[in-house]
Amino acid sequence: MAESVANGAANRGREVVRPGDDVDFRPLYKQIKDSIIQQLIGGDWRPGDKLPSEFELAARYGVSQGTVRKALDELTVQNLLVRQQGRGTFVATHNPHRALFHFFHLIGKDGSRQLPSSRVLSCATRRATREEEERLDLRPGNQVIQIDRIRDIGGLPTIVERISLSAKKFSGLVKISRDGLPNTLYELYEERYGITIYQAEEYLRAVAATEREAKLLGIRPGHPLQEIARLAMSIDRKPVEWRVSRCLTDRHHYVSLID
Amino acid sequence: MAESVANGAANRGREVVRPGDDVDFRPLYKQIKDSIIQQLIGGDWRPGDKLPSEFELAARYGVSQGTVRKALDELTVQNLLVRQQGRGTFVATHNPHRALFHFFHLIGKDGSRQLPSSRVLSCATRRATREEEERLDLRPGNQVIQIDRIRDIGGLPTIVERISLSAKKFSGLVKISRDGLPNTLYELYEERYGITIYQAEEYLRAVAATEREAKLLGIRPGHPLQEIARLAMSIDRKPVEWRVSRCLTDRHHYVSLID
DNA sequence: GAGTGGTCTAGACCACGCT
DNA sequence: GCGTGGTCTAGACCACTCT
Repeated sequence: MAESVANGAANRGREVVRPGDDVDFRPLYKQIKDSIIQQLIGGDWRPGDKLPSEFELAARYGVSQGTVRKALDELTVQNLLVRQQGRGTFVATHNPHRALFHFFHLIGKDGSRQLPSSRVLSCATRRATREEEERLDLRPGNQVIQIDRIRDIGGLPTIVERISLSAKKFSGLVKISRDGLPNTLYELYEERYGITIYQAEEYLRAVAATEREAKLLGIRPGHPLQEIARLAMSIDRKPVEWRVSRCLTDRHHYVSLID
Repeated sequence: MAESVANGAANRGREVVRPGDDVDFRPLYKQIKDSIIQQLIGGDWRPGDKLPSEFELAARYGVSQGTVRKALDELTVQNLLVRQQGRGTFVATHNPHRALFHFFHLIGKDGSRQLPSSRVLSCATRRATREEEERLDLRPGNQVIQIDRIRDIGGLPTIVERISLSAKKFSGLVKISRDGLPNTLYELYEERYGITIYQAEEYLRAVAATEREAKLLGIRPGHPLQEIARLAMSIDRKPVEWRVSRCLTDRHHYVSLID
């Protein structure tokens, strides 16, 4: 099994550079990490897939098991992989638990955690705004898919949300949406489009509710709302989704853990 | 140097439990980690101190260097230690850079990062409220020190802040405050009271400015403000500071990085 | 040059999941 | 029982800092 077969994994594997090449030398485990990330980006391994065992990878890359382990450990810390003793190492997948604890930060004042349900108000294609072009790294004139929805927590309307996606990347989504969109869109991105959301940046500020938002949320215009603008990115750090949520924080608050 | 001398470090070190004791066995590196954390909590090693070398620690604990290394690596990831090749391993300290990038999350709309300056409005002792008792884990009737201040970014008043501290833990602070409080309080807690802020939870919501806040920030009452309530904790995860900041987010927003 | 952390190896044994 | 990841060891060599 140690031969340099001509598949992507093994080829990239044998590119590891040993010291003595001196300039630009990176530790072996970092090179292996990069190589694995490239294979995740390239789709050689998809969410849920089982990776080769540590010994198998060590043989492919021509290093010791400990070196592979260090690479895998760091990738596990970064939530790219999941390791299970006795079973193996797997590519991380999106699931409701991760959606709730990793990507959804509104919790009840009493500490209760609950994913909101969603009602889609509209889903259509239109020309991108300047802001969307910048956020999503689109060319002028490109199209976006805009999803408007309202989200309920505990049966009460709490969030008004607008989601923007590159129409090119997500072609066919408007049609799909006619049969209903799932509550957790990131699973859809992963399964239907092979795009895994891996990290995000959220920008928060306080705003006053517009007429439309007030009507949808059953409050008065001008009522303070928590705006959460999120740029979600894939493994290769390319922007995928721009989402602006305006949340009623009378019964909930946004939680951020430092350290 | 391998003898079991009777100082705290070595004693605790020799408590490591090997397998065979079976029940409740924890990996050696975890036990070493715990032991080091206990010594940080106990003040045996204080911020800025240099730890013994890996070999020295390995000898004290009676394990191999690699096992100590794994403990130190994890503590470094947790920001408790800082390692420098060629110099040694040090207990992490609070510094302006950490204050700005780790604990302060308001950034300009243009992406600029800047620590606000502070003007203390008042600093006095009073009886704790019910909320403070709960947050700071105080007994009924305990006293708190309340610091009110206003913080400017780019010369413009942006944040109205109220800080509550246990009067018992921070005795003498009111007197110190007469000579002026530093802008970054966490350095003060560390240097004068030996209390290191290690982690925090922030709760965010949108609120309407009160009369008082409006006057201080030069806005109209009812204007939406970003409330950031922070519970800051020491290494032993005991609550230390309760801080409620109300921020004008017309020129700034709060940033949260996911992953 | 001495001392420190950073990387890498080779091999041992254990704990767990599967079948 | 076999294959997997998890822990631990002992020792090698490198890179960096300080003196």
